[in-house]
Amino acid sequence: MSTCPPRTVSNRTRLGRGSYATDAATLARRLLGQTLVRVLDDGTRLAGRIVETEAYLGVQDRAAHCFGGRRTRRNEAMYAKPGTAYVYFTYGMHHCFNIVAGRVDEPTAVLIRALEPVDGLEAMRARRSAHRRPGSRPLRETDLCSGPAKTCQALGIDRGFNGVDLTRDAHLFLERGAPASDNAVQRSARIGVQSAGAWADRPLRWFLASNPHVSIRPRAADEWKSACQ
DNA sequence: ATGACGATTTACT
DNA sequence: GTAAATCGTCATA
Repeated sequence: MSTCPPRTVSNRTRLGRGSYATDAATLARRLLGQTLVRVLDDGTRLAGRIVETEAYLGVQDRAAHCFGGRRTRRNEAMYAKPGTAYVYFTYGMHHCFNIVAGRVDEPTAVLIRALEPVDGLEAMRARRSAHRRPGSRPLRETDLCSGPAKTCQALGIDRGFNGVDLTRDAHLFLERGAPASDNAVQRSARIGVQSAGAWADRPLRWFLASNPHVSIRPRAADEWKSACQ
């Protein structure tokens, strides 16, 4: 009996435009479990499972770079179409990687805060080590991508990727992974936005509760069970 | 031209 | 726990 292989859906399906064209909170939740892929110029594949995200909700969100409608050279990519990369430089030394959500001219985005490394761990370790002082303590696996700037170091994401289309780019994109189940997900307030008044307290951070690659454990008072989506 | 400020990380007490 | 590192960007003058 001839068995033409069934027309399988590849387990390495790139996420398309439709995956990103939703509100930032929904996207932040859905990105947990998806795979972020970086292909180096020499073809090396670096990849990790997304385990922590934050949503930035647009011009009304005091913690967002576009608060009040601010639109500058730096944050211009936030206004681009969904699936665009928004990469910014901060603290004079760090990069952070976001994925634009929503619609054109609606500046909402999801910050990728942590990955569970899957492919290319040694290359990640080399890149992370190069950003540290010589002779410092060896990096554990959980030191590779357990924060937004660490993730950018490990994957070699810098401002050169600002504005690229993640549905098309050859060197940076997302692949479909198993969605995270509700009982594995927790929410908390966002990290590092304490000056944003009432917006600082909103539970717009999503993470896999028991995953060791998550950047920071929230204070108990900030923990939310993810029952409400 | 100048000054204040980070969606962070690291090392150290 | 606290503090330093380090500089592009933007608002003000």
